[in-house]
Amino acid sequence: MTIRVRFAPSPTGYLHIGNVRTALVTWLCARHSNGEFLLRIDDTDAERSEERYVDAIQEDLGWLGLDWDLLARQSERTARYDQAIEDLKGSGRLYPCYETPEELSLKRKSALQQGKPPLYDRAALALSNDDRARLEAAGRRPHWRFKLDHEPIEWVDLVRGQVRFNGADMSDPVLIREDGRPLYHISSVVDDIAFEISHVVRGEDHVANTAAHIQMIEALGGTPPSFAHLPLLADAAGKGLSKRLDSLGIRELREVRGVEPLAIVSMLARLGTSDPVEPFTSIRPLINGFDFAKFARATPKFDPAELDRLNARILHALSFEEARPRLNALGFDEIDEAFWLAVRPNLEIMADVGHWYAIARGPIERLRDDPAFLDCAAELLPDEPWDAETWKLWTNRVKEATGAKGKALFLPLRRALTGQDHGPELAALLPLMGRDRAVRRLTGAPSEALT
RNA sequence: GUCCCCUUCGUCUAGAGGCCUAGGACACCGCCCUUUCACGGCGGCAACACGGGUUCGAAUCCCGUAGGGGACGCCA
Repeated sequence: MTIRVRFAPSPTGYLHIGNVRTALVTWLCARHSNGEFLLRIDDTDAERSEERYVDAIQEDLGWLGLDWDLLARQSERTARYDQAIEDLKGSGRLYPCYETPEELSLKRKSALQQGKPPLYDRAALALSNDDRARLEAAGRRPHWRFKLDHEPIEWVDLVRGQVRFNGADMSDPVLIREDGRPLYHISSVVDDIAFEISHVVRGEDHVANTAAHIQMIEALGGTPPSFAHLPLLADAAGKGLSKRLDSLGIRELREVRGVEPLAIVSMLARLGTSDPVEPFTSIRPLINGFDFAKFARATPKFDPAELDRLNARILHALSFEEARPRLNALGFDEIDEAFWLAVRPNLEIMADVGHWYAIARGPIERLRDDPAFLDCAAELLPDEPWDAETWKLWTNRVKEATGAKGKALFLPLRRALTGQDHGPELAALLPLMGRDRAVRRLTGAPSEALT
């Protein structure tokens, strides 16, 4: 059986961490089994959908390294939905309702007040032809509901195990709006059938929908796919990360936080699973090890601080070859392997490379705590050419000449040479600076400010 | 309010009656490496929400309590 899955965002905002997790897990499912991944833009809600988000979703998925084999837009597929609607009307599963949103809201409120679940009462089912004619004559247009069978609905969820619902405990879902436009339920179900989706992966906020969708799929002559409902993510405080909340947007993580795509992928592929969150410099092992059985049913907390640490660890593990595309993307074309290896252990985000590059090439704000000591050190600098041993040779000379050792020896040199208390191994960094620059920094020569 | 799901170290989790003096990963702490900081290596601390059952024996099964999440839209 061919595996075909879909990620179906609605372009009403940027992707956020919750969306991306669903996208990633869905994608891993496809790639793990050599299946196909469909990117379906659910843009049936014309009021809220925006073209720029359609572009942003594709750009962000691409940035994360998630490619798709197929792209579909629901706004271009309305003929399909119309056909399905006709079928359902013909089989009597769709019925017209004339309540206004205000009336429905009132009904819900009063049910709630009586301690009852706010289910639709199917009043419209009791309408006679005359009633409907009268309402239409008065200018009322109907919305249409799918008539659920009041019977048990069951499926074995790939994450949640055996799931049971009863049709009687659910409201008949509205499939067509008063303005005639199809709603999410019908368009999603029709497309899942049309594209022969084998596995539907989505958040557990959809479990009740799935129960209704199973009946709809069967009513349309389709066979329900497998379902996997992932627990929703919570924030570090345990508060649910609502998909409507724009917190932790992918744009924010990328542009403001400077997070690597692989950090997001590494974290999201493992969070809430029995596999440990580890730094990956390639997505391949995550594909290989993917299994729905590894997902737990509890709500995992997503901690941005953990993402930052993971990001740093991934950077520290990245070879120059692996880093090169990212360096180029950030405009650091002049950075070579020696420089990369020298500064890599000190990176928290990739953009820090620029910080250390500026420090290596100056100008910097010099910190000359002890000018006499530094002048002496400058005198003792070996002649070029310099290599990895130069630092040791030089600092030994300084130690002999001044008697300084340990921190008293190294910190003043570090501060004078880099203007920082912390930084990359100076044995590696010094040769990258060059003798002239080092001398100017040690002696405080005025020209340094201009280099 | 009703229904569904969840509750093991700070965090993500392993655990499907004796293999558990509860395992791993991250964090934290310590040590080592580095004649400095960081990186890296090694080690340590640390948990079965609570209360009742069932059983020779329960983290594992049952009931209840508390807490958390979700659903109940002419959004998706």
